[in-house]
Amino acid sequence: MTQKNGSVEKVIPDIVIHRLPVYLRALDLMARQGKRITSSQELGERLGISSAQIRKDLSHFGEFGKQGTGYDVEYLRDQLRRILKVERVWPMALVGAGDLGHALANYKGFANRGFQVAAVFDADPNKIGQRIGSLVVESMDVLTERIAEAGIRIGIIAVPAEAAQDVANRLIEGGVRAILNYAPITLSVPQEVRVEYIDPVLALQSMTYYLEPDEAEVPA
Amino acid sequence: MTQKNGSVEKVIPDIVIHRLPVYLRALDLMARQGKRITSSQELGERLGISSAQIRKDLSHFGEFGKQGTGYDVEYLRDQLRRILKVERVWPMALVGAGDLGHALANYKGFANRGFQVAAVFDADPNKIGQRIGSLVVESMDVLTERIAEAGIRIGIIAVPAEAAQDVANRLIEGGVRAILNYAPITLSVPQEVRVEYIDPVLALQSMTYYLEPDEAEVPA
DNA sequence: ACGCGCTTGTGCAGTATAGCACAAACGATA
DNA sequence: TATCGTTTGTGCTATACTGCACAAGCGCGT
Repeated sequence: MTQKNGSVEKVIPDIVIHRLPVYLRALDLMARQGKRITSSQELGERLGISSAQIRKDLSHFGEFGKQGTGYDVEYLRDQLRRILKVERVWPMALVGAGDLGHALANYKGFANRGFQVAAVFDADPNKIGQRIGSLVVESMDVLTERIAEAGIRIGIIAVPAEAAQDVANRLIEGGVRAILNYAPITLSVPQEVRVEYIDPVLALQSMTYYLEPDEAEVPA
Repeated sequence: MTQKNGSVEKVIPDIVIHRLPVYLRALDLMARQGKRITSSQELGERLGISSAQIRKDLSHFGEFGKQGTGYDVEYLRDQLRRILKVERVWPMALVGAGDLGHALANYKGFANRGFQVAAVFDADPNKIGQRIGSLVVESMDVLTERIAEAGIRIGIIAVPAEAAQDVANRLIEGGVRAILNYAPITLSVPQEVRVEYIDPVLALQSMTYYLEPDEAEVPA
């Protein structure tokens, strides 16, 4: 009733979507290694995921394998690229030209996986005009307008926590619909905007829970 | 029957453990803002998590709130620090002195959240001996021995994918039991070793799935 | 001292996720 | 062509996770 069209397109669980890039990364590697065929079992062993899980995840999108044989590595890779919409290259706006911003702007791993830093912004007048690779750092004041005219849909936030929400607001105003947030703070955004968080401290703290505290450490 | 001792200590779901640092981060912020009391509802609204979820997560570890009032911000923060074992400062070994390694070594956000980069290693002879802040880059050849003698339990991998598995093996041999891996590859480790992965491309690719590809992009 | 408004902690029910296990199908071999 | 070993895609079952809803408890105001 509340469906927009009659076809019953089942919504795919977000957790499945998050595993697809992991599969894609493994297939990329296999393809580079010259491997032509693989199986859900082999993939699963490499990734620490059950073979059934992998088959079921893929089955949401079609039938990509062949019984008795397995999957053609390049074909499945291309299908995943298509599903994830990374056969193209997405331009991204990077905000923050500190150490992290520099590392991201210079990162070689984006290009062949569907992404490209297309513009860099910073609030610090001393950093504006500075070159990072082939890019020039621009003022935060022109951020919204610049990304709107460039049609940029993805933003990366690499600024201190205090500035992050404001940056997010400006990105969204300029048309960004996906944000990768490195600032250690939960952002408030409209529901049509996706946010992924990267905070190394969160990752570390969830591991220390499991560590034996049997060594003497420097007290805080 | 298969329990080691008679007491029934229920295992806490890993997904719960992963939310605790998020709560801690929010409480840290509230404390800095001078807020003394909060509630599961307020916390939930800030974080986009249901209040029941937060209460149930916390209830695994004890009763920290007061009916009718809520939670004392500093008290709950301290309890979470204790649970996550971050009232101390954990020394970490950083491997890889490239752009990312530099950004991590200089990162100011570790210190007051329980972590500290205590040593930096790299394979490149040109980088060995180079200073990063107060640290000197050391050779990979001494990695295992150095971290063993320093009692370091946490390693950060910031090297190219090809080198990551070898680095992981050496870290583990030296006694590391928790690895934060920035290299875009799934590591193979013994089950007593924890690994958390940070790959911005994975995060980005799981968002592009949801983006409308209605703009013209540069073809790959 | 009592009642009211609020918030916690939790039993239970609902929903989501994972994994088993097998029919179907493919390629290789004879 | 028939048989065998293998691997997919999936119905079904089991497990895990989430959220509702409420009794119990706390503090404040009268």
